[in-house]
Amino acid sequence: MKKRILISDIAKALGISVTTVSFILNDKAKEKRISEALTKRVLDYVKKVGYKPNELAKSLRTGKTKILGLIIEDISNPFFGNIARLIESKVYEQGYRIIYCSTNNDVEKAKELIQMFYDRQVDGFIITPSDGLEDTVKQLQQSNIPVVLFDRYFPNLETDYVGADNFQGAFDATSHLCQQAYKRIGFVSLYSDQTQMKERSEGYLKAMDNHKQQSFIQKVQMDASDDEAMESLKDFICENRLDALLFSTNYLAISGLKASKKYNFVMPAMIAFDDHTVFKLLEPSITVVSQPIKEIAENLINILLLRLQGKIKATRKLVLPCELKIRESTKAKVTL
Amino acid sequence: MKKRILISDIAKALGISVTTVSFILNDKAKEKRISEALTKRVLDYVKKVGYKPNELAKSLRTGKTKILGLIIEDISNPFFGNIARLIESKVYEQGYRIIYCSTNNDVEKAKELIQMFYDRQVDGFIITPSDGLEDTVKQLQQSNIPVVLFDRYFPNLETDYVGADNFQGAFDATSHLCQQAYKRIGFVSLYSDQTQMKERSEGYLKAMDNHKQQSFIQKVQMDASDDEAMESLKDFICENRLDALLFSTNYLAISGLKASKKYNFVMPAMIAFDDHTVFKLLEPSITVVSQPIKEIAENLINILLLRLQGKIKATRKLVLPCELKIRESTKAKVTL
DNA sequence: AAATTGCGCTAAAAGGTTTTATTTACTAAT
DNA sequence: ATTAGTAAATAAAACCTTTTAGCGCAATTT
Repeated sequence: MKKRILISDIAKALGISVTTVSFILNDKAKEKRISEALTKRVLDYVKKVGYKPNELAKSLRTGKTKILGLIIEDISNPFFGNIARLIESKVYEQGYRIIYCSTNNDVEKAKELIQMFYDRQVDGFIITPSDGLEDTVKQLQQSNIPVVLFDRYFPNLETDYVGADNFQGAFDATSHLCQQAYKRIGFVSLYSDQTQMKERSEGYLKAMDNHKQQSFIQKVQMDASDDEAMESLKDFICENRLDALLFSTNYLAISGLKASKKYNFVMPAMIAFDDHTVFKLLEPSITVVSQPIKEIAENLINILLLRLQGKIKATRKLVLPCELKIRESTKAKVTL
Repeated sequence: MKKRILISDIAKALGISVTTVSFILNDKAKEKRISEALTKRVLDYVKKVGYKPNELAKSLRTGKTKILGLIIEDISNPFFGNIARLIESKVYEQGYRIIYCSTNNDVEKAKELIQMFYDRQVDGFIITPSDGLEDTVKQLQQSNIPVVLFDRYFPNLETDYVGADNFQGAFDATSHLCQQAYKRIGFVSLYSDQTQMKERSEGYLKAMDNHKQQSFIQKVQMDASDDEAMESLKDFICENRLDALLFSTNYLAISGLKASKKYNFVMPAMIAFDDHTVFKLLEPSITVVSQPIKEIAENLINILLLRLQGKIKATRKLVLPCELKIRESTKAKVTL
């Protein structure tokens, strides 16, 4: 890590032109008909002195930065944290880097971040879009910069997308509760227009319809504090004398569990959307709808890379199956 | 987000030189004695057309990228995830961006990452160093690029550092267990030379000495699988008939809890280092030594920024106090 | 014999800034 | 009348690459 060595230093040392070195270094030796002897000589020398091109100069010239922008809801939520980790290591193998930021579901912050990343000329985006981000995403597309959405999408905007089968996941979870003979099954969700929430809600409702059961739905404000969430959940559960619950996110489920502890009521049977370390450890352990995190990450990257290489034209929407991990919290109900 | 507008476009439109515009945009109007009238004219025009300089060109010229490298152990661990989130938002306010990567305690990967970031000319580093990274960090320092370590450091290398008071944290935790009348108190740690582990270990031993108790220490391989960790913990706890435990990391504690579930033994009184959602929710809830995450993040950034501005010369080592959060898992022992 | 093609390589432009060194047009001092 | 000094602005170099267009020569084709 001493004084930086330049491509011109190499050219000078070998008595050839900078152009030739550049061609060789960019795998264009064949194409540009550089002799094999010279190619080898250059490559050997480059390796010997450990030359690394200045990425900034490269980017300035080519317009490509090899940096991808990852805009996620919250890096400290293990669901997103895990996806971020997987994406990061996948992308790394391909020579790309990630710049990331959390939006905490704040549209304005998301817009700012995207603008910022755009100004920094990231090559592409992976975004968990918050409500109201549709226009911004559209603008990116119009600027011809690849965007892949995940976790949720905009129904009226043709975009690449990778996500889980939220409808089926919620449907299966709810059906499972019905089969276990629960009769008063509630659904906890957010005040949000995000597609994943709607789909989970629809899955719940469909299953309830199929079993001819009355539905109970409680929505929580997205910006509600933990205490507010806990209180409204307590009321929802107790006042409706629910005997089972489906939570549309892992942190809502955690708020529910905290509430049962704080207000000292018995938590009914429950299922959470998205797994979490907590759920395996609790007594009883919590049944979850688990998203295929690894597949999601892999496909996000694959699609984005294909797009960056211009190898696909039509938008791809990928919906991956969830897995219902049945644990102790949904044992069959003993009819009294 | 249309066609990019350049500084030369502005100069042309206003009939002045590029230099003048650049001076004005970089707050050097006064210094370079540009007339106020012209300064205002340029600023107004720039605002009107929404010109944003090309950051790449800027970086190429100045050698500064306004990007910081964050090298952490594991982004999916909430302790690091939370710190990352806080760092990210602090740094963002100051016009810097973060590129991050997880090392998973793999030295070779860490070295590669640092080299990579160095090649991309990040302006500074925040690093949770893994064993064996000392030379690399030294090289960075010699290249005059600011580095702040956190969570652990190298005793033989003068570096900026921010971390928690691990010794005192472990000491207080262990003392608490002693005061609660536990008699066979074990300590679970990692095979690692990292300072934070050593300090925690010393805190434990010191407290045990003070109370004239026999110590029990179990180390787990850093790359051990979850199953391996669980098995060795089971043996450690059961064979020594321990009645209390201090875990040196949150994930070791979680492995312990999983073990007690899997092998069906009763978990003794316990304390974990670093809080986690799980610990508040379990029955009984788990007493923890909690690190001051917010202060750590703030100080990391502050020190790094000061260094970037060349405002400090002497290295700063900041050790922040931990807090013992007493919960149900360490109720006073009932002597039989 | 003249024109074309192929080979192996290179000079110079382009990418968009910042910064150094200079110019120009004055006013004030000798 | 010359010199010195200053305010206001600028031309050109520098940062380090990639890429376009083309050069000089020999071999082949017309």
